[in-house]
Amino acid sequence: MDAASQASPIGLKAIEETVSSPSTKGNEEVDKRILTSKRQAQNRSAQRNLRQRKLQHVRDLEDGIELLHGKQTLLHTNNELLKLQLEDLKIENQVLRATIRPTPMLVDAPMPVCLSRSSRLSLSDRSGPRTKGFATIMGTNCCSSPESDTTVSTQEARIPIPRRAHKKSKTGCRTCKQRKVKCDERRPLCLNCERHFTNLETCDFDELGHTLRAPVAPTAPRVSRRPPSSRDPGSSPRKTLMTKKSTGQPARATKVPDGLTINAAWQALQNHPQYLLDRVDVTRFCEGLRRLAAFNGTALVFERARVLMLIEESSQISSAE
DNA sequence: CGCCCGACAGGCTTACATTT
DNA sequence: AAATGTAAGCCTGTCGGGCG
Repeated sequence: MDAASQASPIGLKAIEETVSSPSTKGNEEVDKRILTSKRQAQNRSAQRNLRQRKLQHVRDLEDGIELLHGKQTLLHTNNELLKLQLEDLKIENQVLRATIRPTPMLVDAPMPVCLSRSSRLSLSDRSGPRTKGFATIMGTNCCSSPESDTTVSTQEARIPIPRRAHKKSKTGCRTCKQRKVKCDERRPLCLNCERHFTNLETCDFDELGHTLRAPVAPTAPRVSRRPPSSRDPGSSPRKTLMTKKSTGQPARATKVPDGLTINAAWQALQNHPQYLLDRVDVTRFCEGLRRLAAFNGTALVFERARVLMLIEESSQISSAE
């Protein structure tokens, strides 16, 4: 077919030259052939384009799905972070309530649930920078660049898609077999026949099954000894690609050895000797902590060793400055 | 006239049963 | 397990017809 289409331009040229001579019966035929050939070429390219567009459309939709998956994951993670931040603020609030020195003005007055930053700073001279720094750990900064995180590798080079793997039907109707189209085996009327023959009520199913070969001695049903090969549907390149794309797992769980929760990490900081000597730059620590954060599927976790190392680093930088 | 679409035919690949 | 045979059905060019 390709050969024909490739050869057609040359053929056309030759034909056009002959057409310029006085019209005869033969020339009419040539004329007709030219039209047919042009029509064929037109149709061929139109159909090719159409199918290409169709394919592209499907790919675009698939890419869209993938992108949405990514965004969903990000939103989920952000939500978890906000929950943790809320928890942290609750704890902090409790700590402040517990440690606040009762003043005549506040003894009976109920503590507001949310203290403003300035009021909190005024409550405790130590909690100032620490509170501020910690509060920004899970602040909006950590989620500020969703695009960079969700960028899906849509720019991957498009490789030619191999022929789609398929499961063979065993009892398809005769019409489908004849038309060489996939039969959905629906009874009494398959989908293809329903579409094509509006007044048909039942398909012609071959009850003998798909094989016309002489049956072997009736024994127990054969179990295929064929091992799963690379040609099996489940392992076809396209299928693999699809399953890879749509794992359905919204957030990738990260395994963190000896993982600390956010509260534990905070505790670790508070118990650290450097911190007790007030040598830790809490803001730097918080920024570092953000980078260490890993999502284990349910909550954020931080590797203990790294957290400790981070405290050391933060204190070194702090003391150096 | 060009484009699009559905249907079709037939080549070709693949899945699967059977044999060696 | 490998080789072989065969049915299923994917893929693509072609055709007829509708539409702007």
